[in-house]
Amino acid sequence: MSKPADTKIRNMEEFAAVSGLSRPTVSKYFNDPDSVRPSTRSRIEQALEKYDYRPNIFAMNQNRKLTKNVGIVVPYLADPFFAEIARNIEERLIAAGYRPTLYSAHGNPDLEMEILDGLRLLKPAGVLLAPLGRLSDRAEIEKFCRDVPTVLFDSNLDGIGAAFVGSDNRSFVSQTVEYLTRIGEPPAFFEMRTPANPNANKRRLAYLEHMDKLGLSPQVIKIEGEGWSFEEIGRRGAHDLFERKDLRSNAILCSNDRLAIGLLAACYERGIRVGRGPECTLRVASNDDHPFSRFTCPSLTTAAHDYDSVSSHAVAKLLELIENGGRFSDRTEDLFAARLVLRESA
Amino acid sequence: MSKPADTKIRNMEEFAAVSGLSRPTVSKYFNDPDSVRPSTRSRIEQALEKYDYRPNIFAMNQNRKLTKNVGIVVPYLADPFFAEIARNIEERLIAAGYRPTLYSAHGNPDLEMEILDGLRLLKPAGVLLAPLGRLSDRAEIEKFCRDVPTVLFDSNLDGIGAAFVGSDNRSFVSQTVEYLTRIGEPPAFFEMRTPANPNANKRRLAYLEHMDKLGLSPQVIKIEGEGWSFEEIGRRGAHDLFERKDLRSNAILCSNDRLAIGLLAACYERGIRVGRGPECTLRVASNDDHPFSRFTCPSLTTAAHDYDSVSSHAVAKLLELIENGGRFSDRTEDLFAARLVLRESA
DNA sequence: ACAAAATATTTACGCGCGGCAAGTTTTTTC
DNA sequence: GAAAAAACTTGCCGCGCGTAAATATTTTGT
Repeated sequence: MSKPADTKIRNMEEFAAVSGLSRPTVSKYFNDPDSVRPSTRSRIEQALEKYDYRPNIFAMNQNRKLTKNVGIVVPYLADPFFAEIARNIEERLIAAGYRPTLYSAHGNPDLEMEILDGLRLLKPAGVLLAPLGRLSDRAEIEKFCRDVPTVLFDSNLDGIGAAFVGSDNRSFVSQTVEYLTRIGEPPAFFEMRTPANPNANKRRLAYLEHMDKLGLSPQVIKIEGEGWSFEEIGRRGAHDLFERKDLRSNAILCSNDRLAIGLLAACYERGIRVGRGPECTLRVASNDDHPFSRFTCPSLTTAAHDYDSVSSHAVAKLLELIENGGRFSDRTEDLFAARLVLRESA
Repeated sequence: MSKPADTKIRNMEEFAAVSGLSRPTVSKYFNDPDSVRPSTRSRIEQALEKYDYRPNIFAMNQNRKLTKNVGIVVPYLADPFFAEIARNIEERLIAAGYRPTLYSAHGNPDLEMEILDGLRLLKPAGVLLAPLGRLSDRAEIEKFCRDVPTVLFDSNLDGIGAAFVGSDNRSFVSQTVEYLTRIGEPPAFFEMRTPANPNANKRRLAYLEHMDKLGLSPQVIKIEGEGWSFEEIGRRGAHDLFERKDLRSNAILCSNDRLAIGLLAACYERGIRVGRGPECTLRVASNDDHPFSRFTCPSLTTAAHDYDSVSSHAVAKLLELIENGGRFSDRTEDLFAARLVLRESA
């Protein structure tokens, strides 16, 4: 404990005094340690070790035009997929010297707007936003993006935000459809009737397109259900499907892993054997490589997001945007390809 | 759009002017709308509808001794259990007029301390902390709790924090053991050798105690593995266990659901039938009622946390603590009983 | 209608820092 | 070793609001 020096430092003035410098110099140091002479820098850092002073964050932010705050907004944090990607993004932002704050809209569009409104008050340097999608209030989010430098990720809203970084849904679906078709019957496509997320629509279109290209007749299964309890919706939908007996293939491609998790649970409940083996009557594949897809029964064959690329690129884009004064000359959409993860379900 | 009145309000001074009041009066209103006369209150709220002004949050926090900020710190947000409880807590705090901010230590003790250090700068009115547990830096956390009103939840650190709110591990284990024993053989207990979380220790002790009380001989299975990838650790540990063939019961009680998820995956991989049916050779029960436990194969019989009670009580305790000036005369530990959720695995 | 109590307003100061301008010192350059 | 450049100091203002004391106004009770 060499820290607690006798004198308590109350503000930058006092800290400047004990380090033998003037306040403006110390202020410069805190805004950019490299903007001062190496010798004075070491004097300050020596004093820092002795007196552990830290600038008042509220006073700093009050006077600076742009703070070091960055908001990360995801649609539904109880989905481990978003928790994982948020973790990844958080780390990178901290490493870049920013103060990320994580928010979840919990599937609620009103809450999504409240979060953005609250974020405004924090004068953030930038925001990384994964919008709810269909339910989002487009007009209000567009307004927000005009005021605050924002990069969208995961789920795109056409034309909104300075840039979009996400996954290439076509790459996801083409790989899974191609694989399933190569080793057996072409798959039916299993999705919610009114998906919350625009990625779902792109995946369906990619499926239809790909089937058409292969000269195969598609079957899209639309299940009922609202909200973010995808697993339960998938489970119920699967039971309905098997009840109706109108599945025209022995392979199913789920729009996303959470639906697949529910579908696999339904299969288990009905004694339907899923997998590649001779005793199996159904193959199931999906998209996302959800953290739990490794532990379904059977383990889930799925197209994996490139977590690292998406998160690092989203952060890079935001930092570029910030350095560029909050504007890009044109809006880019950067998509990353999927990686097919072969497991036991197909 | 009746909002955008011609004049842009820059600060409270200007807003006070357009509402025909003095700034201190308006300031009083924002700190407590009921502290001004109803007539002046309605004048302010009328002006608010016309000019949408909101006080600068940094200036407010700089001058207030205690802000309305509240930190919520969880050990591992990629675990949907914590995401769920955090969501619950967040909602209640917002309803109480606070500004919650969510942080995850991501299983890393250094990050846990960094978060608390960063929280200090925010002068939070209080903090709700679910510590990492065994890995936490007890001394540093204790220091933090001396400076900032803190209520621990989920995972207790003896004597640290103004209060603890969590679940009664004894109630969890007694219900599951009692149930398993009533309908079949008494269970073995399945856990990590060096659990990260103190609840695990309490559950093991409760298991031993309960078995002893029933005059039964316990078997504790300790599996290897470090970190927060509980599912994978459980899966590997289960395979090892079945390889060794020294399981002395046809029932297993897992320390927590995430281990159980891995164990069930291992059972599926080995063709071991789990459940109550005559064709089943193993029963599995667990603790936590993890959001995913409904969708395991078979669905998991488990002891459920009383999410609502724990989160609402934790928030209530914190608000009480704040109103009490940040100190309690003595530290309370409030535990909530489990609710047994019968599903297919046992 | 009047005094007492409750509530508003004015005035004045402070919070901790950013930022600017002018002057002084130190370092770099050739 | 002198001139130029860079870094530092001093002094001052501003940010937007909290807060306290003194004063003025309104409300309440009788």
